[in-house]
Amino acid sequence: MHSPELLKGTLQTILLKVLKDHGKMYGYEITQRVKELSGSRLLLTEGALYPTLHKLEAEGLLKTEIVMMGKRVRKYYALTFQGRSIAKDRVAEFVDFIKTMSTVLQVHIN
Amino acid sequence: MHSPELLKGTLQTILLKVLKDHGKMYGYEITQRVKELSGSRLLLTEGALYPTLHKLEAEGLLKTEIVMMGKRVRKYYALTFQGRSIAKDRVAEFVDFIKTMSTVLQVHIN
DNA sequence: CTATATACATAATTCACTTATGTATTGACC
DNA sequence: GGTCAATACATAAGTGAATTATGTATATAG
Repeated sequence: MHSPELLKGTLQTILLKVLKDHGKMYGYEITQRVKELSGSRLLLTEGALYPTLHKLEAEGLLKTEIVMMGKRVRKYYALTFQGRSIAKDRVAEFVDFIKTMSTVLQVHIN
Repeated sequence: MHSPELLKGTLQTILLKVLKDHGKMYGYEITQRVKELSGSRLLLTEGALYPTLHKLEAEGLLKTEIVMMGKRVRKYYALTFQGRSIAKDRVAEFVDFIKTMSTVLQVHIN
């Protein structure tokens, strides 16, 4: 598991990118996908996940669709047109940040 | 300039590594070195820098030496033995985090 | 003689997160 | 048929690393 400190500021980027790559998903599904993709190194907590999804929706980057699965509620999230654009920007920003950090820390990734 | 959000959690790592690479330095010098190394993309604020240096010193990772430059005070910081070890760990942890993030975000660095 | 750079420091505030808690359904195991 | 774990949502309280603001003081350039 990674020090949660480093994760700060990356959650929105993760959510946007995962939704971009995997289409509409519901919250719990996102946690599982991220867990899988990261080899259990990134475990999203619900207390961070849901408020962030709500925030991204309020900002118009995500749109929702509520589906009843039997008696159970599922809330699907998908990128809006604007969300797709921002997702791209955020990932690029992250890559740029990594490059800067690599230089400052004098480390070589890969 | 990078979104300051991404920087969270990386400040200690930056300070420890810069001190490891450049030997004893004083606060202001560190800000200048990081600015230079990052091509002005990383600008450390004093409000973050000094409390973090004090904290690392309190934890025994840094030791200090006060030098008078004419009438001006300079406080030099250097890694302790333990600090050198932790510096190495933190950088390794960061590299590991980047690798995980690269997989999750499906991006290729370099 | 004034603005900028150098050099330290701390207090108030912000805000993204963790931790804790709550509700409810579904499935597996025995 | 009872219990535990997994599924699935949500919010509130608390934490802590940062920003922003402020303060002090010396040195230098124009």
